[in-house]
Amino acid sequence: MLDIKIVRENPERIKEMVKLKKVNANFEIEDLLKIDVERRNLTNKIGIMQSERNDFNKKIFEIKKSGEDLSKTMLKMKNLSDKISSFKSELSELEIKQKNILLSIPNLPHESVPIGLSDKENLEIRKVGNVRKFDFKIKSHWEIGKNLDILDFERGSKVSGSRFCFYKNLGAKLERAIINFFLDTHTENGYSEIFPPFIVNKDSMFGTGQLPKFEEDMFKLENLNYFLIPTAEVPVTNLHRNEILSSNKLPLKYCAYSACFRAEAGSAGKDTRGLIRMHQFNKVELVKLCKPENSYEELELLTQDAEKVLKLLALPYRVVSLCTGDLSFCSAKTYDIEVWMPSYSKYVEISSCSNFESYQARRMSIKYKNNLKEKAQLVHTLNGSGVAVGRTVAAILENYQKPNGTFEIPEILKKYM
RNA sequence: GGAGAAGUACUCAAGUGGUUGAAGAGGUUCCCCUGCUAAGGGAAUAGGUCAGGAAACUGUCGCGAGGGUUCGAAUCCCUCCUUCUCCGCCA
Repeated sequence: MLDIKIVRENPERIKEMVKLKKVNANFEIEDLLKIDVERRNLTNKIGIMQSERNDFNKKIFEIKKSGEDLSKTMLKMKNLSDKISSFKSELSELEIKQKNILLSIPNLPHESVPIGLSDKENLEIRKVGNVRKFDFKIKSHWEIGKNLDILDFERGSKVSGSRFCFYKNLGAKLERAIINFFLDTHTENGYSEIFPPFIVNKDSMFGTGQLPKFEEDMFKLENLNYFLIPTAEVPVTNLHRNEILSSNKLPLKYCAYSACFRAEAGSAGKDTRGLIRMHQFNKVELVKLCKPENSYEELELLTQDAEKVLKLLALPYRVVSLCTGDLSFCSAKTYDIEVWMPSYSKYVEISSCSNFESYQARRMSIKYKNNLKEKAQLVHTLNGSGVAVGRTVAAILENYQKPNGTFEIPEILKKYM
């Protein structure tokens, strides 16, 4: 959520920036500004009237003590109270309207974000590792997985549905080894390990921005206000919702394994094969809360921390800076890390590292103070996959494959298996 | 799931309709006293909205959340949430 003051001060800039983000902008900045003015006038009026009411209240108490006639004063007080309550209900309508509009405005891209409409205009920042040249006909990870009986998509469909999969035997062990390897690497890097709930309430989904706009992408538990988490970002960032942190604790760095659940509405037919787009997948997530002045530095560090596991696995990857049109709703700046996927002959997203600035923190009211007397300020929140586990399995199977249809286990994982 | 009790600020806690626009204590910070330490004395101490202001500040809101009753609610009523105790169920 954007600060209304920023909208008020520079509405034209907001309009331009939102356009760059390629979001269906079905809100009107002019309406918002009008509501804002009305809201402020009304708040002011109510404040004055309430102050009057407080004076009356004192007077009534004194008159009552002296035993004089109250009826006149009471009548005045009642009139005042009636007015206040009607103004108040008007005000709460305005507040709701204003909030709804603000919730539907995406975050503004940072000035360093390349301008563009689609992923074609993303900016490659660096390429790491060498793409292996195969001197035999390569197989896709789903072929390798099926042949070795370590991935079972058919039975996944039978038992659950399309986009579900069983990992079997060494496949299951590999998945588990990767999770442990990721968590160990990140905790050694100073991240505190969290094992979060996989089900969260509505407030949490609003906090990180999945609601209200993206409800159809989520799995909702029927008749309950509960959602399956699409990423550990949701429970872990919401850990500190409605809290004021002391600044000496910042930056807070968390890593968390979770299963992730995504409805993948509207993505039928897209990347359907293999482990790339599942309804349920495993991921280790990195989350940071920090002071505003450090957040872009922290984003660089977070991205490097995510890259580290790919380096250790010796998987070739590249880092791209998403252009304005490819940036997600809440993000001010995002680096995608893309791993080389031989069967696709291209780099495939395996991590997304974003700085949300104060956009999520304002929704969640996460603040910090340098000392007791200072006014609390919003933190900046960041997160990034560190990294997606299923896609790592896919990348390992393909990049480490051998002519006989098997594959190597990366050196670093051997002690985990 | 059933029954009961409770939720007040950093912590503990008083408070059953107006003098609480939240007592008191502890903690913390600052100051005084003191040769130093202890003891003692004093002051400050939640967050949020909006308006005015350069700022200090002033006003308003605020007692788990949201509604209601009332001229007036921390206090009375309703719904929900959380915690604790007992019962039931259970990995």
